[in-house]
Amino acid sequence: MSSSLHIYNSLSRTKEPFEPLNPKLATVYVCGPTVYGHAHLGHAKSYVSFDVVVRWLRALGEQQSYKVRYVQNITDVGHLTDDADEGEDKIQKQAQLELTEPMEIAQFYTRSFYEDMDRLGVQRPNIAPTATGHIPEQIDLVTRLIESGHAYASGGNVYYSVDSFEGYGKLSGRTDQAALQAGGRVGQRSDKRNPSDFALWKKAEPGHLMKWNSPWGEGYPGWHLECSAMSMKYLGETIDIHGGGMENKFPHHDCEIAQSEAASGKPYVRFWMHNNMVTVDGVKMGKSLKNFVNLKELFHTFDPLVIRFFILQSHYRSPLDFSETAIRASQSGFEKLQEAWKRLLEAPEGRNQIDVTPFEEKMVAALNDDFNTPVALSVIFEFVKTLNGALDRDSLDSASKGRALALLDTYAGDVLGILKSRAALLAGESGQSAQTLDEVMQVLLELRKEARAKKDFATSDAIRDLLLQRGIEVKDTREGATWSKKKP
RNA sequence: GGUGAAGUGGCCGAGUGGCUAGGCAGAGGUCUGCAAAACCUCGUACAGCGGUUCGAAUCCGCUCUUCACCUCCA
Repeated sequence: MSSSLHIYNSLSRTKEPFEPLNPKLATVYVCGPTVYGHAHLGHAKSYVSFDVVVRWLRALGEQQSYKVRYVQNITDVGHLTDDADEGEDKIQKQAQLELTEPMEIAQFYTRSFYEDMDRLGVQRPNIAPTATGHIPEQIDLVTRLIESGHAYASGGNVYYSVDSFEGYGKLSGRTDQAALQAGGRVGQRSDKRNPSDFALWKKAEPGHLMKWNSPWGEGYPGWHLECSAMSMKYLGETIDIHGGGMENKFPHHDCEIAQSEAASGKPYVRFWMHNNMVTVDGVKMGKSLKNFVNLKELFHTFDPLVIRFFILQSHYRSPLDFSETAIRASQSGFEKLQEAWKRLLEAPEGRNQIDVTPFEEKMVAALNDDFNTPVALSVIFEFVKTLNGALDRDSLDSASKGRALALLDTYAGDVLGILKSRAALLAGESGQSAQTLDEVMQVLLELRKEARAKKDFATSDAIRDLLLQRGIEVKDTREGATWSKKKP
C-alpha cells in the first residue's frame, strides 16, 4: 500500500500520486446541487464522500503545510428539464407549482440542503458560490470564448463550437462526435453549426423569469458555464481536484474542460474524481424514476450518522445499493462502534497496554489509497476488537487509554466523522438536557444497585424493564451499570 | 448502436498472483443472579468455460448476466 496519497484520476483511469500544484494550497471543486427539491441519498453519498476527501486532505495538509480550499457551487439558475435545448426551466417549473418566485425556491432548498448536510456531519465548503451571483463572470467567459473563436452567437444564443477544441470528450471517452450523433439522441437545432455544439448562453423565451442582460440580449447562462467561471475565479485556472457524480462526466465535465481550457490555454483540472451512483433495491435512483430516498424522511428512521456510516462502508467509486436490510446491518455496526467509544471514554485506569501504531499505519495506508473508507472502517473494527478485549481483562493504563482515545478521535472522529459526541451518546439531545438526564439516571442506577446488593432482583429487573420501555437500555458491566438511549 | 463499470460466502461490502478484510445475520462457548454487551471458536466465497503460471478469485481470451452514461440528475 502507498505511504503517500494516491488518487484515482478519471481522466487517466489510473491512480496517481497526489500533491498540490501550489505547495501551500490544495484546490478542490465539487459540483453542488441544483436547488429545486430536497436532498436525497445520492446527494448524501456524493457529499459525504467528498467530505472525507477534504477532511483527509486537511489532515495531510497540516503535516505538509498546505491549506485546502474547497469550493462547492449552488446551482440556482434553473437550466432545463429535458435537454440542453428544449424544455422548461426546472426551478421556474417548481416555482410555478409552489406559486412562488424562482429565487424563493432556490433559497428554500438551499437552506434545506445545508440542514441535511449538517446533520450528516458534512463540513461546509469554504466558498459556496451561486450561479446567479456570478452572471458577470459567466458573461465574461462567454465573451472570451467568442473572441478566441471557440464560440459563436446565433439568434440570441451563444454556442460553443466543439470542432474548435481538440480532444473534446476526452474525459468520457466520447471523442467521436459523428458516432454520437448517429446514436440519435443529440438534439438537432437549426441555429447550431454542429449538432454537438452546446449552449453557453441561452436566449430567454417570453415568460422566462430568471434572465439577465447580456451582449446577446436577455437570457441566462448555459448549464456547464457556472462551474468553469466560478472555479477559475476562486481556485485559479488549473485546479487540483474536481469532483462530481459519474453521470456528469458527459456532457457536463467534458464541456467544462472544453470551455475552460479554450479560455485559459491551461489544463483545467489535474485530478478528476467521480463518485458512483446509489441504487435502491438494485435499481437506479433517479429523478425521472421517482424512487429517490429523501434524506429528511430517512432521518426519521435512522440516525444521520448511520447513513454516513453506511455510505462510507462502500468505496466512493462503487455503486451503493440501498435497502432496508443493508442499512439495518450498518446501524448495528455503527452502534457497536459507539458502544466501544463510550466504554473507552468511561474506562477506569487499569494495567493493560495497547499499541495503536499498527492500526494507525493501516488506517493511513487505506486513506492514502484513493480514500478507501471501507478498509479504514475495517481497521477501526479490528481496533475495536482489540480494545474491547483489553477492556474486558483489566482496562488500560493511562498512556494506552490516551493513545486509544486519540486514535478513535482522529480517524473515526475527525477524518471519517462517524463518532458521536459524548452528550449525543448519552441522550442524543442538547448538552444541558443530556446532563440533567444523566444525573437523574445516576440516581436510578444507584437505587437499582442497592436492590441488587440485597438480591432484590424483582426490583432491579423492574427498573431495567421500565426504562427499556421508555427507550433507555441499562447494561451491567464489570465497572458497574451504564445506560444509553436506544433507537426504537 | 457508442462509452464505461461490475458479477465475491445467508445479506452488505473490501481486496487482488501464494499470507485473516470488515460489518450484519447464524451456531457453539466464556463471563453474568438474569438480560444485554464484550470476548473466543465455527463459513473453506470469489458468474461460467478455456488459457498463462510451481500456484489465480486476482493475469489473458471467450461466454453469460447486471448496472451506469449517451436526456435533467450526486
